[in-house]
Amino acid sequence: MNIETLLVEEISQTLHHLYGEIIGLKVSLEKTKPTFNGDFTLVVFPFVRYSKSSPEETAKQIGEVLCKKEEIFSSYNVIKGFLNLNISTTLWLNYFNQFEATSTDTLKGQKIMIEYSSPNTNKPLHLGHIRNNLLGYSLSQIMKANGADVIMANLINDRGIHICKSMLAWQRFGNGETPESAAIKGDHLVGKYYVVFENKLVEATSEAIENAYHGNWTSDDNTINERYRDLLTRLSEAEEDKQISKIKGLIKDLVRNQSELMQSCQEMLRKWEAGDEEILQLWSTMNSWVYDGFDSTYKNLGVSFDKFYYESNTYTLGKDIVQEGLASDVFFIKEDNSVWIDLSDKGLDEKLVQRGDGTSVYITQDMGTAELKYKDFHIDRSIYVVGNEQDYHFKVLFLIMKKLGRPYAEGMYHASYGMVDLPSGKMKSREGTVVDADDLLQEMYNTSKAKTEELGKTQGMDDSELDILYKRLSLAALKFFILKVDAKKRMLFNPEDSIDFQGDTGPFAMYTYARIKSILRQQQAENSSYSDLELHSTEVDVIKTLSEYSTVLKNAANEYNPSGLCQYILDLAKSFNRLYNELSILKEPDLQKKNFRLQLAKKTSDTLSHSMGLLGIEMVERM
RNA sequence: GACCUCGUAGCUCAGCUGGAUAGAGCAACUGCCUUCUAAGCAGUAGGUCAUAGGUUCGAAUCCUAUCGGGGUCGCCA
Repeated sequence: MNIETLLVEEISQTLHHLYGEIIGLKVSLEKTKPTFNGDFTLVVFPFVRYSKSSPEETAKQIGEVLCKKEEIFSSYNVIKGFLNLNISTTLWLNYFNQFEATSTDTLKGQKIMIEYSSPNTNKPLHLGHIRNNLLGYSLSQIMKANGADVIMANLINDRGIHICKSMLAWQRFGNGETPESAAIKGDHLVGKYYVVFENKLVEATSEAIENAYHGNWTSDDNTINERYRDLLTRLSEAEEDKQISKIKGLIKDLVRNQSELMQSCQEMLRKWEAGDEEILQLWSTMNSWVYDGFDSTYKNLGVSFDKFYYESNTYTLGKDIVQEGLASDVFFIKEDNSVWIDLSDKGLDEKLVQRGDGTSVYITQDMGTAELKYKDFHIDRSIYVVGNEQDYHFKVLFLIMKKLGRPYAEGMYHASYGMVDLPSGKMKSREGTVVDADDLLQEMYNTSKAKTEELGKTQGMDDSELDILYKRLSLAALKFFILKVDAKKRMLFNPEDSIDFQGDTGPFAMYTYARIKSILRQQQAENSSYSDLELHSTEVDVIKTLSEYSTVLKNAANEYNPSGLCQYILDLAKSFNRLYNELSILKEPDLQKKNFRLQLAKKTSDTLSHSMGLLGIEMVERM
């Protein structure tokens, strides 16, 4: 049993004994603040009305009774309404004896799908994807460590206008270039042609756009002209800068969409949908280049998937659900034949679920895919690791599935995370401020190599060992840096200052681990149990921290957030480092104490590697 | 315009199911390597927890308003 649960039970009994039945009162116990003496603190204010005496008096009464249980409590002190309790050495040793860094069974029997990564196939992965991948992978490991049966899924967006852009640019300007001939990664090559397309489009339309802002533009299509004139009127009436730039943006899109390049692109998409052999061939070739590139990035990043879904297979799904929703009056049709759902009873708007021409929108596909996932695996929970810009989308999706009476709707969850910002603001591909995933990984590798060489502690390690060290060290730094921040919050990444290797970092935790391993190489810990041993305060601290592990593990799963785990790892590493500095392990003359410390070190290192593993970080024995 | 979200030390972040004197790391400054790995440890300095009200014995934490950043809102995924 968890130590806090045990204590809460003891305290509840005592309260009952002292004051009779106290209904509905939760005993909340917290860790004593470091400035006070004690292990745990009970706030007694809530009990004053039952004790009918002052807070100090009440605390004293409770403390007096509790400390009669010598095998649990050793002493207490009272400051104002706070009862600080000291735990007996015997109890700490009990916990020490049975402690093991192991999984919990909180989610046993649950089948959970975690969808993450979900890239488009027209560009290489960037820093934003890295946060997504690290969160998704880590959440999967955390759910597994709580006993769940986890399916890691990746829904690849392999179709649509963005891929056609790369394809068209490659067709026209590529001269048959391949990843081999150009000697670059496939995803980067395809990304290169996406950029070529965008540049050519700017070249071809910038003049026309400028003219269009001033009213000097026409199209062959009369309905387009009508929309254009309408926008011009709105532009002349607009006053706020925000409004003006928004309308200008719409005009820009209008002109661009009418350009030869975009028209050809649309044509290509139509041909793709019609199953044109040549287009399909090109499409699958270029996608395969991208997949090769992604594979390598995923591998370097240390993430993996059990199941791939491809949008080219799923984009038509959901239409039957739309029909079903119409039949059951969950959806309704407007004059133009478009299908909608009214969510105003839930405080939201009406939402389009199918266009007037019968084609799908994003949410149509997502409805279909949700159904597919359930049919494929009969999952209890379906988790989507997707950025918080889609909070609204998922709110709507889940509501729709509930309204449609899907039994699995309750198990759907959007693990929403914040964007990664640069000091200059948001990453923008047009402005070239995107931090490429492969570049970043390479830079981290170089940095970890440089830092290691600076320290010069790697005598006797051969090149392949060093390579593993640099890789793991760089990944530890990067992963910890990203996962340490509360997933829901946006975070800042400054490419100018490299990620730290000192202080609250992944390498710090690794270092603590390597130090322990160095000791254990010299002498192994023998398994034995302890019932009576004089403990140093740093030793108690380490045991105390170890005993919190299972709670931390559960919370990380409940909150869909690995950051608590990171904080815990730092706590544990710090408390062990304090011990390491205060006490000698190998040179301790008392053999019982010495072995106890060796075991404590062993359990600490096991916990460090178990918890870091859940972040997707692999340890090294030496560094 | 509406809705969501964030605002804590110079910087990056914890703390947020209400509890004591608000914590780390980085950067700055002091100490500690002939003793188990100094990627470490100990210490100094740095705060009107955006602002103003409210609820409470008690508010960084809950509520309301204001200011500021970010995001979303009928056909991009």
